[in-house]
Amino acid sequence: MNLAVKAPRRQRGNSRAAESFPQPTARPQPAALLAWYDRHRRRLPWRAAPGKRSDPYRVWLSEIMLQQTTVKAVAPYYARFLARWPDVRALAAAPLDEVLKGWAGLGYYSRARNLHACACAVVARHGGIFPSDEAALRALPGIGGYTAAAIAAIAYDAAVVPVDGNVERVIARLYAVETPLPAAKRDIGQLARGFRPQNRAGDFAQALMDLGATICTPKRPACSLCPWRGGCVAQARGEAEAFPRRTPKREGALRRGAAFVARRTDGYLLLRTRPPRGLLGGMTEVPTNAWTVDFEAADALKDAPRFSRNVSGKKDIAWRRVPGIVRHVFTHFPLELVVYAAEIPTNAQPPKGARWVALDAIAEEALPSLMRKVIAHGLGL
DNA sequence: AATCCGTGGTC
DNA sequence: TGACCAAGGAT
Repeated sequence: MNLAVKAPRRQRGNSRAAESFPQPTARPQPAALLAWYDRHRRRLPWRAAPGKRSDPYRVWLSEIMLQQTTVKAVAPYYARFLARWPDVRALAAAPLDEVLKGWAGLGYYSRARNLHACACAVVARHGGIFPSDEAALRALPGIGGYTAAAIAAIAYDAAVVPVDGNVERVIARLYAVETPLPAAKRDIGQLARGFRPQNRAGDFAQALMDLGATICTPKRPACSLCPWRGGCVAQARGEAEAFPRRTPKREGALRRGAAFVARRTDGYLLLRTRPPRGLLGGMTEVPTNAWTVDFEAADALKDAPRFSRNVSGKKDIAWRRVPGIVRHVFTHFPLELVVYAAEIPTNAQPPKGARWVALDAIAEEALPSLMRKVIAHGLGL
Protein backbone atom coordinates (compact mmCIF):
# COMPACT_ATOMS: atom_id res chain seq x y z
CA MET A 1 0.00 0.00 0.00
CA ASN A 2 1.34 3.39 -0.91
CA LEU A 3 0.92 5.50 2.16
CA ALA A 4 2.96 8.31 0.72
CA VAL A 5 0.24 9.52 -1.59
CA LYS A 6 -2.38 9.66 1.10
CA ALA A 7 -3.54 13.08 2.10
CA PRO A 8 -2.07 14.28 5.38
CA ARG A 9 -4.26 13.42 8.31
CA ARG A 10 -6.42 16.30 9.39
CA GLN A 11 -4.96 17.88 12.49
CA ARG A 12 -7.94 17.38 14.70
CA GLY A 13 -6.75 14.58 16.86
CA ASN A 14 -7.32 14.12 20.56
CA SER A 15 -4.37 16.18 21.62
CA ARG A 16 -5.36 19.28 19.75
CA ALA A 17 -8.97 19.01 20.73
CA ALA A 18 -8.00 18.57 24.32
CA GLU A 19 -5.80 21.64 24.27
CA SER A 20 -8.41 23.78 22.58
CA PHE A 21 -11.04 23.58 25.25
CA PRO A 22 -11.10 24.41 28.94
CA GLN A 23 -10.60 21.25 30.89
CA PRO A 24 -13.08 20.18 33.53
CA THR A 25 -11.60 20.28 37.00
CA ALA A 26 -12.52 16.62 37.54
CA ARG A 27 -12.70 14.60 34.36
CA PRO A 28 -16.17 13.07 34.03
CA GLN A 29 -16.01 9.36 34.69
CA PRO A 30 -18.03 6.90 32.58
CA ALA A 31 -18.51 4.75 35.68
CA ALA A 32 -20.27 7.59 37.47
CA LEU A 33 -22.64 8.05 34.55
CA LEU A 34 -23.35 4.32 34.33
CA ALA A 35 -24.09 4.23 38.05
CA TRP A 36 -26.54 7.08 37.61
CA TYR A 37 -28.06 5.29 34.63
CA ASP A 38 -28.58 2.13 36.62
CA ARG A 39 -30.62 4.11 39.11
CA HIS A 40 -32.52 6.40 36.75
CA ARG A 41 -32.75 4.67 33.39
CA ARG A 42 -35.94 5.50 31.60
CA ARG A 43 -38.23 2.67 30.66
CA LEU A 44 -38.87 3.10 26.96
CA PRO A 45 -40.83 0.75 24.71
CA TRP A 46 -37.81 -0.04 22.53
CA ARG A 47 -35.38 -0.45 25.37
CA ALA A 48 -34.43 -3.95 26.48
CA ALA A 49 -34.70 -4.92 30.14
CA PRO A 50 -31.49 -4.41 32.12
CA GLY A 51 -28.90 -6.95 31.11
CA LYS A 52 -30.99 -8.20 28.21
CA ARG A 53 -29.80 -8.07 24.66
CA SER A 54 -31.54 -5.64 22.35
CA ASP A 55 -33.16 -6.72 19.11
CA PRO A 56 -31.33 -4.85 16.32
CA TYR A 57 -34.57 -4.51 14.37
CA ARG A 58 -36.25 -2.75 17.27
CA VAL A 59 -33.25 -0.57 17.92
CA TRP A 60 -33.13 0.43 14.27
CA LEU A 61 -36.88 1.05 14.01
CA SER A 62 -36.88 3.23 17.10
CA GLU A 63 -33.78 5.16 16.07
CA ILE A 64 -35.23 6.03 12.68
CA MET A 65 -38.48 7.17 14.24
CA LEU A 66 -36.65 9.16 16.89
CA GLN A 67 -34.68 11.22 14.38
CA GLN A 68 -35.69 14.80 15.12
CA THR A 69 -38.77 13.50 16.86
CA THR A 70 -39.77 13.32 20.50
CA VAL A 71 -40.17 10.14 22.51
CA LYS A 72 -43.79 10.97 23.19
CA ALA A 73 -44.63 11.37 19.51
CA VAL A 74 -42.83 8.17 18.55
CA ALA A 75 -44.25 5.80 21.16
CA PRO A 76 -47.64 5.04 19.55
CA TYR A 77 -46.14 4.76 16.07
CA TYR A 78 -43.47 2.40 17.32
CA ALA A 79 -46.05 0.18 18.98
CA ARG A 80 -48.18 0.02 15.85
CA PHE A 81 -45.25 -0.69 13.55
CA LEU A 82 -43.86 -3.40 15.78
CA ALA A 83 -47.23 -5.10 16.14
CA ARG A 84 -47.87 -5.01 12.43
CA TRP A 85 -44.34 -5.73 11.22
CA PRO A 86 -42.59 -7.66 13.99
CA ASP A 87 -39.37 -8.21 12.11
CA VAL A 88 -37.37 -6.83 9.22
CA ARG A 89 -38.61 -9.44 6.76
CA ALA A 90 -42.21 -8.55 7.47
CA LEU A 91 -41.48 -4.88 6.93
CA ALA A 92 -39.57 -5.54 3.73
CA ALA A 93 -42.51 -7.54 2.42
CA ALA A 94 -44.97 -4.71 3.04
CA PRO A 95 -45.98 -2.38 0.22
CA LEU A 96 -44.35 1.03 0.54
CA ASP A 97 -47.74 2.67 0.52
CA GLU A 98 -48.76 0.79 3.64
CA VAL A 99 -45.61 1.96 5.38
CA LEU A 100 -46.33 5.56 4.39
CA LYS A 101 -49.87 5.24 5.71
CA GLY A 102 -48.51 3.99 8.98
CA TRP A 103 -46.03 6.84 9.12
CA ALA A 104 -48.57 9.57 8.33
CA GLY A 105 -48.38 12.30 10.94
CA LEU A 106 -44.83 11.61 12.08
CA GLY A 107 -43.19 13.92 9.55
CA TYR A 108 -39.98 13.75 7.54
CA TYR A 109 -41.49 11.23 5.20
CA SER A 110 -38.24 10.39 3.48
CA ARG A 111 -37.56 8.48 6.68
CA ALA A 112 -40.46 6.17 5.89
CA ARG A 113 -39.34 5.66 2.32
CA ASN A 114 -35.81 4.95 3.48
CA LEU A 115 -37.11 2.72 6.26
CA HIS A 116 -38.73 0.47 3.71
CA ALA A 117 -35.73 0.61 1.39
CA CYS A 118 -33.46 -0.24 4.30
CA ALA A 119 -35.55 -3.23 5.31
CA CYS A 120 -35.38 -4.52 1.74
CA ALA A 121 -31.62 -3.96 1.67
CA VAL A 122 -31.07 -5.79 4.95
CA VAL A 123 -32.97 -8.75 3.58
CA ALA A 124 -31.26 -8.64 0.19
CA ARG A 125 -27.70 -7.84 1.26
CA HIS A 126 -27.50 -9.21 4.76
CA GLY A 127 -29.88 -12.14 4.85
CA GLY A 128 -32.33 -10.33 7.09
CA ILE A 129 -29.75 -9.68 9.82
CA PHE A 130 -28.68 -6.12 10.60
CA PRO A 131 -24.91 -5.77 10.25
CA SER A 132 -23.02 -5.01 13.42
CA ASP A 133 -20.30 -2.69 12.18
CA GLU A 134 -20.75 0.99 11.66
CA ALA A 135 -19.58 1.12 8.06
CA ALA A 136 -22.01 -1.50 6.83
CA LEU A 137 -24.84 0.12 8.76
CA ARG A 138 -23.88 3.54 7.45
CA ALA A 139 -24.22 2.25 3.91
CA LEU A 140 -27.90 1.45 4.37
CA PRO A 141 -30.67 3.89 3.35
CA GLY A 142 -31.67 6.34 6.05
CA ILE A 143 -28.79 5.40 8.35
CA GLY A 144 -26.29 8.19 8.86
CA GLY A 145 -23.42 8.61 11.25
CA TYR A 146 -25.46 8.94 14.38
CA THR A 147 -27.86 6.07 13.71
CA ALA A 148 -25.09 3.71 12.63
CA ALA A 149 -23.25 4.35 15.87
CA ALA A 150 -26.42 4.04 17.92
CA ILE A 151 -27.34 0.66 16.45
CA ALA A 152 -23.78 -0.62 16.75
CA ALA A 153 -23.58 0.46 20.37
CA ILE A 154 -27.06 -0.38 21.62
CA ALA A 155 -27.73 -3.57 19.68
CA TYR A 156 -24.19 -4.95 19.44
CA ASP A 157 -22.35 -3.25 22.29
CA ALA A 158 -19.75 -1.78 19.95
CA ALA A 159 -17.38 0.67 21.64
CA VAL A 160 -18.64 3.78 19.87
CA VAL A 161 -20.29 6.95 21.11
CA PRO A 162 -23.31 8.04 19.08
CA VAL A 163 -23.56 11.81 19.06
CA ASP A 164 -27.08 13.14 18.80
CA GLY A 165 -28.48 16.48 19.86
CA ASN A 166 -28.49 15.42 23.51
CA VAL A 167 -24.87 14.38 23.49
CA GLU A 168 -23.87 17.52 21.64
CA ARG A 169 -25.43 19.56 24.39
CA VAL A 170 -23.80 17.59 27.17
CA ILE A 171 -20.37 17.78 25.57
CA ALA A 172 -20.72 21.46 24.65
CA ARG A 173 -21.46 22.23 28.29
CA LEU A 174 -18.78 20.01 29.77
CA TYR A 175 -16.13 21.83 27.74
CA ALA A 176 -17.88 25.16 27.29
CA VAL A 177 -17.43 24.84 23.53
CA GLU A 178 -17.62 28.34 22.11
CA THR A 179 -17.92 27.32 18.48
CA PRO A 180 -21.58 27.49 17.54
CA LEU A 181 -23.50 24.55 16.13
CA PRO A 182 -23.65 23.19 13.55
CA ALA A 183 -20.04 24.19 12.84
CA ALA A 184 -18.97 22.63 16.15
CA LYS A 185 -20.15 19.15 15.23
CA ARG A 186 -16.70 17.94 14.32
CA ASP A 187 -15.06 19.20 17.48
CA ILE A 188 -17.86 17.91 19.66
CA GLY A 189 -17.69 14.53 17.99
CA GLN A 190 -13.97 14.42 18.70
CA LEU A 191 -14.49 15.29 22.34
CA ALA A 192 -17.25 12.71 22.64
CA ARG A 193 -14.95 10.07 21.23
CA GLY A 194 -12.74 10.67 24.23
CA PHE A 195 -15.42 9.03 26.35
CA ARG A 196 -15.43 5.78 24.42
CA PRO A 197 -16.34 3.24 27.08
CA GLN A 198 -14.38 0.07 27.78
CA ASN A 199 -17.51 -1.90 28.56
CA ARG A 200 -21.29 -1.55 28.51
CA ALA A 201 -21.07 0.61 25.41
CA GLY A 202 -24.77 0.33 24.72
CA ASP A 203 -25.72 1.36 28.22
CA PHE A 204 -23.22 4.18 28.12
CA ALA A 205 -24.65 5.52 24.89
CA GLN A 206 -28.16 5.45 26.27
CA ALA A 207 -26.99 6.90 29.57
CA LEU A 208 -25.47 9.87 27.77
CA MET A 209 -28.69 10.46 25.87
CA ASP A 210 -30.82 10.02 28.98
CA LEU A 211 -28.63 12.53 30.75
CA GLY A 212 -29.24 15.06 28.01
CA ALA A 213 -32.95 14.32 27.88
CA THR A 214 -33.69 14.47 31.59
CA ILE A 215 -30.91 16.42 33.38
CA CYS A 216 -28.85 18.34 30.87
CA THR A 217 -31.93 19.80 29.19
CA PRO A 218 -31.91 22.72 26.76
CA LYS A 219 -33.72 25.01 29.21
CA ARG A 220 -33.22 25.09 32.97
CA PRO A 221 -30.91 22.09 33.23
CA ALA A 222 -31.05 20.27 36.56
CA CYS A 223 -27.35 20.60 37.23
CA SER A 224 -27.72 19.86 40.94
CA LEU A 225 -28.80 16.33 40.03
CA CYS A 226 -26.12 15.72 37.42
CA PRO A 227 -23.66 12.88 38.05
CA TRP A 228 -21.05 14.81 36.07
CA ARG A 229 -21.63 18.10 37.78
CA GLY A 230 -18.11 18.36 39.16
CA GLY A 231 -16.58 18.08 35.74
CA CYS A 232 -18.66 20.60 33.85
CA VAL A 233 -17.02 23.87 32.84
CA ALA A 234 -20.22 25.61 31.80
CA GLN A 235 -21.93 24.70 35.07
CA ALA A 236 -18.93 25.88 37.05
CA ARG A 237 -19.37 29.24 35.37
CA GLY A 238 -23.08 29.19 36.04
CA GLU A 239 -23.72 29.33 32.30
CA ALA A 240 -24.86 25.85 31.43
CA GLU A 241 -27.99 27.06 29.70
CA ALA A 242 -25.92 29.27 27.39
CA PHE A 243 -24.48 26.18 25.69
CA PRO A 244 -24.37 24.92 23.07
CA ARG A 245 -23.92 28.12 21.12
CA ARG A 246 -25.91 28.15 17.92
CA THR A 247 -25.79 30.14 14.74
CA PRO A 248 -29.31 31.42 14.15
CA LYS A 249 -30.89 29.82 11.14
CA ARG A 250 -32.64 32.23 8.94
CA GLU A 251 -36.29 31.59 8.40
CA GLY A 252 -37.95 30.89 5.08
CA ALA A 253 -40.34 33.32 3.46
CA LEU A 254 -44.05 32.84 3.88
CA ARG A 255 -45.62 30.86 1.05
CA ARG A 256 -49.29 30.85 0.24
CA GLY A 257 -51.60 28.81 -1.91
CA ALA A 258 -55.04 27.31 -2.37
CA ALA A 259 -56.36 23.85 -1.58
CA PHE A 260 -59.50 22.29 -2.99
CA VAL A 261 -61.79 20.08 -0.98
CA ALA A 262 -64.05 18.39 -3.49
CA ARG A 263 -66.73 16.33 -1.82
CA ARG A 264 -68.92 14.03 -3.85
CA THR A 265 -72.53 14.16 -2.72
CA ASP A 266 -72.50 10.48 -1.82
CA GLY A 267 -69.66 10.84 0.66
CA TYR A 268 -66.41 10.65 -1.28
CA LEU A 269 -63.47 13.02 -1.22
CA LEU A 270 -61.14 13.84 -4.09
CA LEU A 271 -57.54 12.92 -3.26
CA ARG A 272 -54.30 12.42 -5.10
CA THR A 273 -50.75 11.29 -4.41
CA ARG A 274 -47.84 13.71 -4.31
CA PRO A 275 -44.66 13.08 -6.33
CA PRO A 276 -42.44 10.43 -4.75
CA ARG A 277 -39.68 12.79 -3.62
CA GLY A 278 -39.48 16.21 -2.11
CA LEU A 279 -41.90 17.91 0.22
CA LEU A 280 -44.42 15.39 1.62
CA GLY A 281 -43.12 13.01 -1.02
CA GLY A 282 -45.37 10.07 -1.79
CA MET A 283 -48.04 11.25 0.61
CA THR A 284 -51.72 11.82 -0.06
CA GLU A 285 -53.19 15.29 -0.50
CA VAL A 286 -56.24 17.13 -1.69
CA PRO A 287 -55.59 18.96 -4.96
CA THR A 288 -53.71 22.22 -4.43
CA ASN A 289 -51.97 24.78 -6.56
CA ALA A 290 -48.28 25.55 -6.26
CA TRP A 291 -47.42 27.26 -2.99
CA THR A 292 -45.58 30.46 -3.73
CA VAL A 293 -44.40 33.64 -2.10
CA ASP A 294 -46.33 35.77 -4.57
CA PHE A 295 -49.59 33.83 -4.60
CA GLU A 296 -52.55 35.90 -5.80
CA ALA A 297 -55.76 34.83 -4.14
CA ALA A 298 -57.77 36.24 -7.02
CA ASP A 299 -56.26 33.70 -9.39
CA ALA A 300 -56.70 30.69 -7.14
CA LEU A 301 -59.66 29.13 -8.94
CA LYS A 302 -57.70 28.82 -12.18
CA ASP A 303 -55.99 25.83 -10.60
CA ALA A 304 -59.14 24.17 -9.30
CA PRO A 305 -59.58 20.54 -10.36
CA ARG A 306 -61.72 20.09 -13.47
CA PHE A 307 -64.19 17.31 -13.99
CA SER A 308 -65.46 15.75 -17.17
CA ARG A 309 -68.23 17.98 -18.47
CA ASN A 310 -70.48 15.26 -19.78
CA VAL A 311 -71.93 14.87 -16.35
CA SER A 312 -74.52 17.06 -14.83
CA GLY A 313 -74.72 19.27 -17.90
CA LYS A 314 -72.15 21.97 -18.55
CA LYS A 315 -72.68 23.79 -15.34
CA ASP A 316 -69.45 24.90 -13.71
CA ILE A 317 -68.53 23.60 -10.32
CA ALA A 318 -69.63 26.01 -7.63
CA TRP A 319 -66.49 26.46 -5.58
CA ARG A 320 -67.01 28.42 -2.42
CA ARG A 321 -64.25 29.96 -0.41
CA VAL A 322 -64.25 28.53 3.09
CA PRO A 323 -63.73 31.40 5.53
CA GLY A 324 -60.47 31.42 7.40
CA ILE A 325 -56.93 30.28 6.59
CA VAL A 326 -55.09 27.04 7.28
CA ARG A 327 -51.67 27.86 8.69
CA HIS A 328 -48.85 25.37 8.87
CA VAL A 329 -45.15 25.60 9.64
CA PHE A 330 -42.64 23.45 7.84
CA THR A 331 -39.02 23.29 8.87
CA HIS A 332 -37.94 25.83 6.31
CA PHE A 333 -41.01 27.92 5.56
CA PRO A 334 -44.40 28.86 6.95
CA LEU A 335 -47.47 28.22 4.82
CA GLU A 336 -50.93 29.72 4.56
CA LEU A 337 -53.58 28.00 2.51
CA VAL A 338 -56.98 29.29 1.53
CA VAL A 339 -59.48 26.51 1.10
CA TYR A 340 -62.18 26.14 -1.51
CA ALA A 341 -64.93 23.57 -1.17
CA ALA A 342 -67.49 22.20 -3.60
CA GLU A 343 -70.14 19.53 -3.90
CA ILE A 344 -69.50 17.34 -6.91
CA PRO A 345 -72.09 15.23 -8.73
CA THR A 346 -71.95 11.53 -8.00
CA ASN A 347 -71.20 10.52 -11.56
CA ALA A 348 -68.25 12.89 -12.01
CA GLN A 349 -65.04 11.19 -13.09
CA PRO A 350 -61.96 12.21 -11.09
CA PRO A 351 -59.40 14.39 -12.91
CA LYS A 352 -56.31 12.61 -14.17
CA GLY A 353 -54.08 11.58 -11.29
CA ALA A 354 -56.79 12.00 -8.69
CA ARG A 355 -59.17 9.50 -7.11
CA TRP A 356 -62.32 9.37 -5.07
CA VAL A 357 -61.90 8.09 -1.53
CA ALA A 358 -64.76 7.31 0.82
CA LEU A 359 -64.90 9.73 3.73
CA ASP A 360 -65.01 6.73 6.04
CA ALA A 361 -61.66 5.60 4.68
CA ILE A 362 -59.64 8.82 4.69
CA ALA A 363 -58.37 8.18 8.21
CA GLU A 364 -56.31 5.32 6.83
CA GLU A 365 -54.86 7.34 3.99
CA ALA A 366 -51.26 8.54 4.04
CA LEU A 367 -52.38 12.04 4.93
CA PRO A 368 -49.80 14.36 6.46
CA SER A 369 -50.96 16.61 9.27
CA LEU A 370 -51.24 19.61 6.99
CA MET A 371 -53.73 17.78 4.80
CA ARG A 372 -55.73 16.61 7.77
CA LYS A 373 -56.04 20.22 8.82
CA VAL A 374 -57.07 21.28 5.31
CA ILE A 375 -59.70 18.56 5.02
CA ALA A 376 -61.13 19.29 8.45
CA HIS A 377 -61.32 22.96 7.53
CA GLY A 378 -62.85 22.33 4.13
CA LEU A 379 -65.45 19.96 5.51
CA GLY A 380 -66.37 22.38 8.24
CA LEU A 381 -65.28 19.98 10.98
C1' DA B 1 -21.44 23.68 2.80
C1' DA B 2 -25.92 24.88 2.66
C1' DT B 3 -30.62 23.38 1.90
C1' DC B 4 -34.23 20.60 2.07
C1' DC B 5 -37.24 17.82 4.77
C1' DG B 6 -42.73 17.70 9.43
C1' DT B 7 -44.71 17.85 13.47
C1' DG B 8 -46.04 18.79 18.11
C1' DG B 9 -44.66 20.16 22.75
C1' DT B 10 -42.73 23.60 25.74
C1' DC B 11 -42.02 27.91 28.04
C1' DT C 1 -47.94 33.81 21.11
C1' DG C 2 -43.96 32.68 19.02
C1' DA C 3 -39.35 30.97 19.15
C1' DC C 4 -37.02 26.96 20.12
C1' DC C 5 -36.07 22.43 19.01
C1' DA C 6 -36.35 16.78 19.34
C1' DA C 7 -32.32 9.86 19.66
C1' DG C 8 -30.60 13.47 11.70
C1' DG C 9 -30.04 12.13 6.74
C1' DA C 10 -29.67 13.05 1.85
C1' DT C 11 -28.10 15.85 -1.68
